[in-house]
Amino acid sequence: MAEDDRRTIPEATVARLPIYLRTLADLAASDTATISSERLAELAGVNAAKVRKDLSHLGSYGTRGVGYDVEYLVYQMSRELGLTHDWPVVIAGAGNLGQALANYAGFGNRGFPVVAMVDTDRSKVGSRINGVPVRHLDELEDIVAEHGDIIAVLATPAGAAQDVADRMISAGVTSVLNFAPAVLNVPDHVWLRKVDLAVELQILSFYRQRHADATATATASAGNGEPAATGTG
Amino acid sequence: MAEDDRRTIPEATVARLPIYLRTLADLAASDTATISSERLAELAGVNAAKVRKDLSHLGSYGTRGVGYDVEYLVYQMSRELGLTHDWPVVIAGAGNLGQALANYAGFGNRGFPVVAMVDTDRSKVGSRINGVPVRHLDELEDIVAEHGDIIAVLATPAGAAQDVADRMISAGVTSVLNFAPAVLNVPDHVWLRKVDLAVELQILSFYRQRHADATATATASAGNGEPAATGTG
DNA sequence: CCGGGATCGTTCACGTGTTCACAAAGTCGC
DNA sequence: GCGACTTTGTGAACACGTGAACGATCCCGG
Ligand SMILES: NC(=O)c1ccc[n+]([C@@H]2O[C@H](COP(=O)([O-])OP(=O)(O)OC[C@H]3O[C@@H](n4cnc5c(N)ncnc54)[C@H](O)[C@@H]3O)[C@@H](O)[C@H]2O)c1
Ligand SMILES: NC(=O)c1ccc[n+]([C@@H]2O[C@H](COP(=O)([O-])OP(=O)(O)OC[C@H]3O[C@@H](n4cnc5c(N)ncnc54)[C@H](O)[C@@H]3O)[C@@H](O)[C@H]2O)c1
Repeated sequence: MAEDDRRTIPEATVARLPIYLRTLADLAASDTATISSERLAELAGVNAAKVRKDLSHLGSYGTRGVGYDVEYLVYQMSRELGLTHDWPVVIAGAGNLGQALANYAGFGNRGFPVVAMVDTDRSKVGSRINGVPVRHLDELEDIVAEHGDIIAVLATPAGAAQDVADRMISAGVTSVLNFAPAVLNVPDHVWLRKVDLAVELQILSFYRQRHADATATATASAGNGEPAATGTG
Repeated sequence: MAEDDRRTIPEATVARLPIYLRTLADLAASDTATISSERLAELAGVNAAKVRKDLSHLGSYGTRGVGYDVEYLVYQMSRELGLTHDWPVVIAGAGNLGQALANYAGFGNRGFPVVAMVDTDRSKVGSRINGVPVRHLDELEDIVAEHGDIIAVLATPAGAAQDVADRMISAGVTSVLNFAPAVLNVPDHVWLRKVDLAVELQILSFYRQRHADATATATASAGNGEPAATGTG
């Protein structure tokens, strides 16, 4: 109810806004004018009460008895997420992953144009990937100067990630998305997010393993021959 | 203290175990025999109390006054995470991202061998990427039969992701890692995790936007001309 | 054998996030 | 215009995760 509540959006809510936004954009494209929290929750894969509470943080944009105006929600949400203008992205590391990211159309399409890649491999510097110039890491300061506030995407080997991050940050970067499997230390004023494939796979492995253990012990007394995946100890 | 506590590991803890494990593996490689929770916390970028609490869920493997035995922790953690044997991975979608993943060495190296890719594009079916055969989606059931319990990695267009997931699941898959920007519905017995690049970027965008707003209003009264990034309303 | 120093394991208080439940507030049919 | 119905917005209870504090336990030197 207080002004404060509408300005301080909980972190968990922020993480869901992009999902809502994508869902709502789809709905808008299919000419849906209004949507209830119930239906939006279903489409976004969350609880309806959560949807209402999340949206309430943006302000009271719903109409009781009707639902939310899709287009208006999209507008407000885009605004809140800072998507009313583009955020230039620089990818560090023009390898396997970096190139895949540069080739990815859904990137620049949605307000995050890749303006440059940086690499230390001189055989790659000077080339272009999907139109994106590969420049030397040493030109980083120039690139930041050219484009202002950029988002840094790290796709270098793990060993180089901290160094590259440090250079990015001292060049003025305050948003970093790290793909390298390394724990990065950044100052308080820098926002860091990470995407770690190995971690995700290991988490899946954990739950699978536990399930296997559970069924193994459960079926052990029953005596059927199911536990096939518990070797190699 | 109870048996129960050692069997039920909190989700938040599970998500951190892979980070600890990676850190510990590095330490083991540099011939470090024991490590304190304080130091491990520093290396893993978390709180020391959290480290101790997390590790206590695995059992009491530390020695007061000394710390934890690195090698033994690595062993117990690998065991808990189910990394004592390989988990075969199948990648759906041999496009940009799928190929990058297949080319990624850090995948098979660490217990997650990519045994096949599946695609519907007949011009891709039959080829090999980094030694990994690209097979048709229709062969999915055969692949699962050949390799047993696999982990499915979805790198198809968003529109196809739910269909492919459904086919994977009905073929017996219980672990899915989704890279497509789509909300997937899966049965309760299936573990689903997602990696969503667009979401990550938009979260970064949010915080950056908010920071820009804050400094803009803060400096507005001071009257300098800094708020350059707030156009396109 | 004992005291000092280090470090773990656990308890406790707190903050954050989730979910239920329901009054408030709107629409729509008649 | 009014009453029935729908759906929001939010208060409150609950679950979960975090971090500080501290007793318990262990090593080590004398
Ligand atoms: N390829 C994948 O599918 C994948 C998946 C998950 C995580 N990752 C991680 O992403 C990172 C990149 O993976 P990759 O497969 O693209 O590796 P890669 O070896 O193909 O590419 C790395 C690139 O970084 C460049 N580089 C090295 N040091 C640099 C520096 N200091 N500054 C700038 N560039 C530098 C190299 O020249 C190379 O072009 C790795 O940390 C990897 O663990 C990759
Ligand atoms: N490329 C990236 O860097 C990147 C980054 C983030 C997210 N993503 C997401 O990952 C997914 C793949 O991206 P991409 O760039 O590799 O796209 P892509 O178009 O290059 O590749 C998609 C592949 O999926 C195949 N495919 C289509 N329908 C299929 C089906 N039903 N079953 C199996 N295969 C099918 C296509 O033949 C194609 O080979 C997309 O959802 C994209 O949004 C990609």
